[in-house]
Amino acid sequence: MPKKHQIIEAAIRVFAREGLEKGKIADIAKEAGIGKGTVYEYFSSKADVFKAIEEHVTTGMIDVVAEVLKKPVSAEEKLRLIFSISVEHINHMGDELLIVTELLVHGARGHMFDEGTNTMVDMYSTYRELVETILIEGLQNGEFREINPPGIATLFLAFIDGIVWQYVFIKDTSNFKLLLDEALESFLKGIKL
Amino acid sequence: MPKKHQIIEAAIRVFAREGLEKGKIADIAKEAGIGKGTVYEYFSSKADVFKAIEEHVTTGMIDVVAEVLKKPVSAEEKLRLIFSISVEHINHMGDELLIVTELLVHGARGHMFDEGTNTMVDMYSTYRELVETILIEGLQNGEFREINPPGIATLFLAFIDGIVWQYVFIKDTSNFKLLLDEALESFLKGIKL
Amino acid sequence: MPKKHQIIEAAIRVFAREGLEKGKIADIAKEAGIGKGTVYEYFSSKADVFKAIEEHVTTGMIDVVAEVLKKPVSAEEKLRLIFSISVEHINHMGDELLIVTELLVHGARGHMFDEGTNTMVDMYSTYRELVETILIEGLQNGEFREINPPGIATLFLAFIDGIVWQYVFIKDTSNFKLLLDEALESFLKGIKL
Amino acid sequence: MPKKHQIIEAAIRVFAREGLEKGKIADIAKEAGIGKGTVYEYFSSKADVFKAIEEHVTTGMIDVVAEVLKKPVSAEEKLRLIFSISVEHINHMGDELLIVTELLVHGARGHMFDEGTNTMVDMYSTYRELVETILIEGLQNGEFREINPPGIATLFLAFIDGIVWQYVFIKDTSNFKLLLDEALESFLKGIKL
DNA sequence: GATGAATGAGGGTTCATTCAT
DNA sequence: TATGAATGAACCCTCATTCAT
Repeated sequence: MPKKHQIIEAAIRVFAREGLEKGKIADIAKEAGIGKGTVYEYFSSKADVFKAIEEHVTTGMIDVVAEVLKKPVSAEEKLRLIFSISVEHINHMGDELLIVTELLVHGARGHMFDEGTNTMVDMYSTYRELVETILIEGLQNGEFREINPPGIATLFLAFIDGIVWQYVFIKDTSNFKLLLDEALESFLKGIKL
Repeated sequence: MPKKHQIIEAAIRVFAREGLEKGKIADIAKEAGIGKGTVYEYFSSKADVFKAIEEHVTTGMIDVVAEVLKKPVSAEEKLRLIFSISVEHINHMGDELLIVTELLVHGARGHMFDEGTNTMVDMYSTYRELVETILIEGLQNGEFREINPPGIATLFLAFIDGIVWQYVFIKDTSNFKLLLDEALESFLKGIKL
Repeated sequence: MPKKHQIIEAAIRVFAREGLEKGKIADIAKEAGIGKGTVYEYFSSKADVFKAIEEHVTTGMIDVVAEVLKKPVSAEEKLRLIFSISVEHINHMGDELLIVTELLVHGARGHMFDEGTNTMVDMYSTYRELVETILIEGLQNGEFREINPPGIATLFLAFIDGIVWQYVFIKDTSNFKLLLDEALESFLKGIKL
Repeated sequence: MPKKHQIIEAAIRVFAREGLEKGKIADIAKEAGIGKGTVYEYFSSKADVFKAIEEHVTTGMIDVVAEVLKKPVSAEEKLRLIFSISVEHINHMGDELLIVTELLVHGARGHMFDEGTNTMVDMYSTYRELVETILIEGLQNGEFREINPPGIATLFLAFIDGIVWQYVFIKDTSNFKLLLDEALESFLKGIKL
C-alpha cells in the first residue's frame, strides 16, 4: 500500500523533528498532505504508527545484516561487512536515529505499543545474536583466538552504538571514516589468532 | 535547599520509570510525598524541572572528570582514570541513563528548555574538549604518536557511549568489566608511541 | 424500491442491537451487504434513516389499528381487537421495541429529524384518538357507562405501553398471555354499562 | 460531597434536555457553572456520570418502596402505598423520566457502564421482587385469591410503567389522578378474595 | 510556605458525509 | 447506480498550571 508507506515517511519526518510525544497526528497528516482522519484509515492509533515505524526501521536493518551471514566468506570478512553496512545504514538514517533512540529507550523501559512484543529490543537482541554466530563460527574454524563470544559481541555492538551517537551529535562525520577503519582493524587484530 | 533536591530525586525516579513526557507533575509530587502545588514553589514549570535534572546530571559528570585534568599524572593515566570514572558513573546511574538519553535526543533536535542554552549538548562538548585537551597534552609531551586529537576524542566518546547502551539493555554487566579493560588497553596501545 | 427497504431492515437490526446513536452508518451498510456510500443513495442522512424507520414502524401499527375502526362490530369488540392486535404486534417486534422507545423519547424531547413533524409522537396521538373515537362511539350507542373518553383512552394506552416494557425486560412472556386476557376483561367490565 | 451532587444535578438537566449521547460533558460543566476539567475531578468518565445518575435515581426509588414492606399493614394496603408512592415519585421526576427510559433501554440491550453490573435492570428486578413478596404475603394470609404472584407482579409493574409513559407524553396529568385510583381499585378487586 | 481543587488548552479518536471513479 | 477512500468537525479526556486558603 503506497499511501500507508507515504504516511510512515511523513511520520518519520515529523517525529524526527518534533519527538515521538510532541509530534501530533495532525502534523503527520499535514506533512503527508492528507486529512487527519485519513491517518486512521491506515493506522488504528498513534501507537500503531510507532509500531509501523519500528518495523520499517528494524526490517531494513536486520534483513541486510542477516544476508551477510550466508555469504561464503571468512568470519573476519563478515564482521567487516556488517560493520561497514551498519555504518552506511546509520549514515543514511540521519535524524531517523533520534526516533530509533527514543524507541529503544521506550523499549528498554519495558513499555510496549503492542501487547507482548518489544520489536525494537528484539531487533537489538537479534542483531547481537547474529554477531555472536559469526564469532562462534570464527572460533570454530580457527580464525579467532580463545574469545568469549557474548562479551565480544557486546563490545562490537557498543562500538557501533557509540558511533551512532557521534553521528547524532556531530552531523558531519566525513573526516571520521578513516578513524573508524583504523578502529575496526584494531578491534579485529585483538580477536584474531 | 534540601526540598528542591528532594523533588529532583523524585522527578528522576518518575521520569526514569515513565519517560520525560509521560511522567506527570502529579506523579513527582506523590513520589516526593508533597503536594502538587509545592513543586511549583521550587520550579517554575515542567521544563524547569528538566533543566534542573540536566544540571544535576551534568554537574556530577563534568566536575569529577575535570578534576582528573589537574592530577599530576601522565596523559595516558588520565585517559585511564576518565574511562574508569565514567564507567563507574554509568554503572551507578542505572535507569537514570534513560533520562540522560532522552535529554540528549531532545538537545540533538535543537529543542531547549531554556532560551539559548543546551545544557546536555554543551556538557557533551565539554566532555569531548576535556578528552581532546588530554590528547593534545600527550601529543606534546611525546606520549602519543602522531594522532588527530578531535577524531580520537570522538572515538573515545563513542567507546564510552556504546558501553552506556549495553548497560541500558543488558542490566547485569558484571562479567563485562574485564572486556572493557582489555578494550581500553587495546585502544591505548593504538595511540601510544 | 426493494433496496431501500433492505437498508431499513438492516438499520433496524443494527439500531436494535447498538442503539440509535451508537449504531453507525458503516454498520448498516455492512449488515445490508452494501457499500457505505450506497446508503446515501437512498437516504440523505442518518436522521433520514431514523425518519424512515419511524414511518416503517408507525405505518404498520396505525394502518392495522385503523382498519379495526371500520369493522361492523361493537365498540367493545373493537377494543378487544385493538388490544390483541397491539399485543401481537408488540410480540412480533422484539428488540425493535428498543428503537421505538428511543424514538419516542427523542420525540418527547421535542427533537425532530424532519423540520416540523414529530412522526412518532404524532403516531402516538393518532393511536390515542382512534381509541377515543371508539370510546365515544360506545358511549353514544349505549355500550359504555358515563366515562371520560380522553382519560380512559390514556388508561388503555398506559395498559398497552406497560406491557411493552415487560416484553422488553422479560423476553419470554409466553405464560403471561392469560393474565393479559384477564386484565383486559377486568378493564372492559369497568367501563361497560 | 456537595460538588459531586451539584454536577449530577446539572448532568440530569442536560441529559434530560439533550439525550444521553447528545449531552456533552462541556454542557454539564457549563450548566453546573464549572470548568470542563472539574467534571473529571469527580467522575472518571462520561459513563461514570451515567452510573452515578443511575444510582441517584434508583436509590431514591427502591429505598422508599422497600420501606413500605416493613409497615404493619395489610398486603393490600402495601400495594396501595407502593402505587401512590410510585406515582408520586414519577410525578416529581418530570423529564428525568426520559433519562431513566434511556438508561433502561441501554440496560435492556445488555450494555453496561460498569463491568458486571446492570444497575437499572437490577433495580427493575428488585422492584418486581418487592411486589412479588407482598403478593405472596397476601396470598398466605388469605387476603388474595389463588393468584400467580410473578404474573400479577409483572402486571402491576406494567400498570405503573404504562402510567410513566403517559406522564412523559401528556405533561399535565392533573385530571388523570382520579382514573388512576379507579384503575387501582379495579386491579385490587381482581386479586382479592 | 504548602496545598489541592479548579481550569481549559490541546490532542487523540470517531464517524457522518462527500465525491471521484 | 454503487462504492469506499478521504475528510474534518466534534467530542472525550489529560494534565500543566494557577490561586485561594
